[in-house]
Amino acid sequence: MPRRREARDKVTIIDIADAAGVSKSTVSLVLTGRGSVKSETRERIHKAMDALGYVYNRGAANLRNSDSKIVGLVLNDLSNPFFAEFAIGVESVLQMAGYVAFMANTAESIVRQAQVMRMMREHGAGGIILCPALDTAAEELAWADTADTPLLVAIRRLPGVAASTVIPDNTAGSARITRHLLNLGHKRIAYIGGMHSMVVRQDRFLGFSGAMAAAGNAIDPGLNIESMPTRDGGFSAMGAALALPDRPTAVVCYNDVVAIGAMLAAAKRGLVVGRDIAICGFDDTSEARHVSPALTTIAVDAVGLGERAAAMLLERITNPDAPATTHIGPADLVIRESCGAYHHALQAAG
Amino acid sequence: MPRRREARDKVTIIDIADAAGVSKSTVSLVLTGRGSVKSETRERIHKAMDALGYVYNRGAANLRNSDSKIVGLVLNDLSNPFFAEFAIGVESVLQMAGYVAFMANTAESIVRQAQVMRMMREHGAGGIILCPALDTAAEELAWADTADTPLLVAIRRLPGVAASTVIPDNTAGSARITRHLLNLGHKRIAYIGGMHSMVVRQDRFLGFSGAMAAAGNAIDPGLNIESMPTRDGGFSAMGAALALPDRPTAVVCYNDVVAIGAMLAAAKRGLVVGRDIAICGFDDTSEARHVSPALTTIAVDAVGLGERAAAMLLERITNPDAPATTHIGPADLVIRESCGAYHHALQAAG
DNA sequence: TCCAGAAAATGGAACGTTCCATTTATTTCT
DNA sequence: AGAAATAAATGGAACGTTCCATTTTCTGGA
Repeated sequence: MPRRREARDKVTIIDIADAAGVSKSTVSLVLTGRGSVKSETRERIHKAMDALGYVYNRGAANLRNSDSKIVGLVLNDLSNPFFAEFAIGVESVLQMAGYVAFMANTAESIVRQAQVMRMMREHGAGGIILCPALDTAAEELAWADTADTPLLVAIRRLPGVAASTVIPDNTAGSARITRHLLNLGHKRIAYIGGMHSMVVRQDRFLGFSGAMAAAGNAIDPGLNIESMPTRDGGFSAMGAALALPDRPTAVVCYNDVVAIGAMLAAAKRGLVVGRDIAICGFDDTSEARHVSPALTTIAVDAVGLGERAAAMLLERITNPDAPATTHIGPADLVIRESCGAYHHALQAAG
Repeated sequence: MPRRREARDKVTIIDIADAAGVSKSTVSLVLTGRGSVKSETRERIHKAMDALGYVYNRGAANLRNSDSKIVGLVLNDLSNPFFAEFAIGVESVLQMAGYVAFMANTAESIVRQAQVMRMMREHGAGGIILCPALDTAAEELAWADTADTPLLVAIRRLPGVAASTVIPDNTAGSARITRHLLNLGHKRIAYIGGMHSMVVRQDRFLGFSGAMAAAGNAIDPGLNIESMPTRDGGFSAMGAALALPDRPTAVVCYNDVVAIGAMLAAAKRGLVVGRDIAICGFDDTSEARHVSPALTTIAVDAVGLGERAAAMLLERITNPDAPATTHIGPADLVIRESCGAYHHALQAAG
């Protein structure tokens, strides 16, 4: 098997210079487009480059001028479509700006998170976008204070960290969907899913309780049920809610995946979701649309948040002395079938 | 606002050396763990490192020894959960091996793909895993022949490219699910979704037609319907199939997302999927489980494929003269509700 | 106590770029 | 044609590390 593998050692700027009969400085000039070189020479150099299969060595270049055009993106859970969409948003604006993203998945492990962020900094990332793993401590991110690698925290805010932040309006969104249920006539409403140590849950619960209070509705502490923010978590939390002597007529869930688990639990007990009980989610992942009945939820525009995060980080990279800022994105109600708004409308009309 | 930002310029190995009262060579020794240094000195050096907030400069190091511990991962469609899962698999084995992934999403754009791969090579990626965008030409990947950056092509094979390959067994999987329909008594079976220019569709269609032929079943060319491999594509292709004078009783879809579109189209015409018509998919994405009725499909273990791809690439990086190899992963039938196997069983029993 | 050998530490060249200070070539003006 | 001005090209130091060849320091045995 005659495997062609001629140019074993990598070809450098100097090889190009020799081939084109100029000095390495001239080659550098055309590479960076900085000086002025005769177009004829430039052409000769380009020809030499692809004749020899030259590939630019950014590592070497960065050694001198250190603007690496790379940005780290650290995600806590890539298997959640929400974060995949967020990543797409980030990626698209980075790519547009000539940056490339170093992307990593921590799977909610803070040790992996630490490893990965170190690696990124070692590789010269110009900035890092972090969707923090559960239980990330502010101290772990202390380097962001001092270092010249700007940090942007996204989706889960991190109190006590000197970093720009991009999150959806969890509180307003949650209040909005709660009011929706209230308007449909519900009074006994449960809040399920998520652990109380999670800031995101705190924010969302705040919206829930605020809306309840504003409507003069008491919250039964027994209807505030924690669980892992997963489908299984939603399933068991809903089971607990339904086992109550005085069961709720509606439940607002921490997020879509919890809501889907909750729907399964309700269906298992013979309840028709959207008629016998109202269930709603948060995030508007694509699953929310496909599940049956389709899930009423809060849309937070994951892609848009990603784009915004990237833009804000880029801004801080080019202008390192700008202060850290916070962006809070919209959270809009999308009404589908799982809360029975349609049923309700029919009934009101008839 | 008193923003602390003392050590503006980055601290180097030499600063550490000074602080610890040794030479830079000694610091390098402890960094790489290569030579033998007194544990007392090592400790002193470590202390100096985190006192000064040192971060290792891999770019500089690679300049000398060029094993960069970075691998590129180029995905054609991150919004498809299948690829997100694949990425998770890749990432996990890379991370285990001390590598970090440079991940990028091409969104099926071959120009973005070219850009991104160039960037990765410029940044010194030791190898690249590519899930090629639609219409990727073999010539674009010519560098893989010559260069010292091994390439691994995944999910969509690329005829004529000198690269290792990891794909699921599309043909066998497709044959398997077709036989399932045949066993349920279907004879008029359509194949819908995907464009005929896609190798993956060719492979899957081959399995379909093989199984049909083996059962002595003719394929009506009118029942081979192309579409974009998206939900909308599936929707319209199914619409076309159902508009036929002699409509099929079962349809095998290019993949899950096409199948979900097809289910929507069938439901819209008042057909109950799984009773009036059988529909099946390919991939076993998480949506397949959640959709209603749950989708019968072919599971290809995206995470496993990713792990395998990463392992194979790593193998080629450490052993560059090993020949390119191909791995074909399993494709297993998972029976749910959308093909009416349950109905069928009841009927047979009763 | 001295020496051999091992252990520990060091200096300096190299890696592939950039960029400053120069030199060399080309144009323009009188 | 010659000088002045501009354009084009160059040499070499620097960036932060590694690693080879050395030198220095330590250890234990006679």
